[in-house]
Amino acid sequence: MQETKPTVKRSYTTCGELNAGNIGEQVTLKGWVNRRRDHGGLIFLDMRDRYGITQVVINPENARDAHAVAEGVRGEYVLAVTGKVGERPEGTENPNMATGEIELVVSDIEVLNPSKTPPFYVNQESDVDESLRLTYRYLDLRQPRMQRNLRLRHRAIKIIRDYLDDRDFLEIETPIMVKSTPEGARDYIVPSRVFPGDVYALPQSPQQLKQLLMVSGTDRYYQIARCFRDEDLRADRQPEFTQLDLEMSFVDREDVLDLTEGLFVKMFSELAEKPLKDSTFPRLSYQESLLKYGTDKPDTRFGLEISDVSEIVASSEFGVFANTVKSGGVVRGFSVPGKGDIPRSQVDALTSAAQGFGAKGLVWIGLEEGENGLSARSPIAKFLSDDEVNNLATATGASAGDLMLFVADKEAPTAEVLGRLRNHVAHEYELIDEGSHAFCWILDFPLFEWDEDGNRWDAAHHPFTSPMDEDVQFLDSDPARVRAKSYDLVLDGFELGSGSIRIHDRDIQNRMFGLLGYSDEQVEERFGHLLRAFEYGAPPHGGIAPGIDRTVMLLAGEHNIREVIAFPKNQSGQDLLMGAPSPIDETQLQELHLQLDLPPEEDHEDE
RNA sequence: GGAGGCGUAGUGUAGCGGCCUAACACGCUGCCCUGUCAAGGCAGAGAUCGCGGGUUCGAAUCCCGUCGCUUCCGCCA
Repeated sequence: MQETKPTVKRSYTTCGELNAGNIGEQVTLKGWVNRRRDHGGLIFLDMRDRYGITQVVINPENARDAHAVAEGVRGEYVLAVTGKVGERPEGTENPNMATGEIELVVSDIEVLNPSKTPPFYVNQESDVDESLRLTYRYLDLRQPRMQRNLRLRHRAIKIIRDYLDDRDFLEIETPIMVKSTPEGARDYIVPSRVFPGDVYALPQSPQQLKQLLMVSGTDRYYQIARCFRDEDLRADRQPEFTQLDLEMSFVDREDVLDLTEGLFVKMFSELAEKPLKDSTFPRLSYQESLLKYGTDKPDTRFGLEISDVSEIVASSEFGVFANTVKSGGVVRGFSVPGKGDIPRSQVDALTSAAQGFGAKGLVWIGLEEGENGLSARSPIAKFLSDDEVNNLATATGASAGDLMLFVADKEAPTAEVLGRLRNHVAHEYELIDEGSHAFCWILDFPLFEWDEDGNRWDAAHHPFTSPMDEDVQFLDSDPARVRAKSYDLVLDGFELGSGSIRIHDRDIQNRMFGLLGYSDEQVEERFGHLLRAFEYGAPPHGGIAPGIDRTVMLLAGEHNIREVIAFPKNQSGQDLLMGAPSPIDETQLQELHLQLDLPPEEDHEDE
């Protein structure tokens, strides 16, 4: 891969561009010493930069001064080496190197900067403790894999910009210091010096601002937007992260889905190493996804689809099944091909995994050829009739030699347990098709979800999400039944982003707030600015906000978004390179009218 | 806030009650070496085994606590 663009002119040569066509040219390479091989006479240096590695050879017989310099050179020294591009002697070509046909025969070396011995290898892949990598992130980023990730991220964002520019979108920046709206995630707070006691908040997303841009007539907006949420971290979650935030006017759901799908197909066809499983993204309703995959972010690269077998076992002699169904619960399960004869130890491991996911128990049934169709090898075999065994097999798509796994409980925990068990089994038995990427859309989310703790309805997406037209009639009578015009984009089991068509009707918006239990004062305080804007001619609008970090992570084949963020934070939210967060001066506190009220220091010596 | 995993020279690992006066590889330092590309050869330096306590005649090893990192749950409109 030639990364250097032909139009780029430099006064020196990069370490990735020389080949047999340059033999005889006088050039200067600038870069880092990747490796040094000192033969006493000849010294070989591998020079590395972002573009590649080029071998440099120093011969004491025709470059005495350069040789003396090269003797003192070590790894990661920054050099300017000048010489003539030479054909490598017969038999010493290196077919593993892009520049392996040639070498630079050095006449002069200038040490631009020496380097201490790095705390970990820059010149080879190794599994170094991540906090060390983060502390010396600049060295970590020097490695080819990380350079590749940074470049991939750049390319992905470039494709986004070109694609949206072609479609009349304007890239518009929104403020980083905004108003705190205490709901959803915890805000990061910036105290005001000028207004004692008042604060700005960092945006959790530019949600309200992009809607205001729609009211402004901007029509099509996007932004590579930094978002901030003060919540605990995960492998795919950082306290600050980047979204492709976009919003369009005069659109319905189909328009947003089409536009987004086109963008991701383009991005993945140009950048991904693996093909898309489906170039048209399959669509699942939320209900369907929960039933078949036990989650609203299914990994559709593998089967193991879940089936509801409640009816089959409703009158089973196996009490747990029958009683669960009788009391309004469900029995669901899936089959694992070819695993009908796994040893008891593995079955036990699956059971304890399921229990770890919250299951009360796990019923397993190994299927064998029997006299009347299939027969069951299972602790509960004696409770199951031949008919029941065969019907369960049919329902889960299982046949002889397969393993069936069932969970019985109330619907929500059953779905969750099976969803997580499905992922677990797929990993355990390597059933995931790692050779492709699988996108899908999840549609028809409920508009509300019941908040057990607060004993009230909560917006499933956010309070500006429009209900489905045909469900508006249930807003007051049966909120649980109201579906939203919202959608999630899912890739390989990761939620890449969600979006919705927004409410532009003031009456429906007011009813939403009423249902969510906001008082007029709260509505005015939190959303007054937005609602006032909606009174001046708000166009129907909607959008979506896919996460850039997760997208690039999956493009890069990484398992952690920190690998595609130049300067990420560790799991405690610390920046180990700069040392943030850090204490602040008394002077700064005074200027901000702040006093500290710190928790008591744990002092072991006092005890 | 909770649960699991990990913590041994600069890095990655081994050792998992006494053969440990802690091993190996790479890296590092010095010397030798003119065709290597994970160069090679020789010599050497480098570790209070995360920290604290306990059990034991004896602890890197077992137990408890604690700290750090990480994965997951809670949390993430």
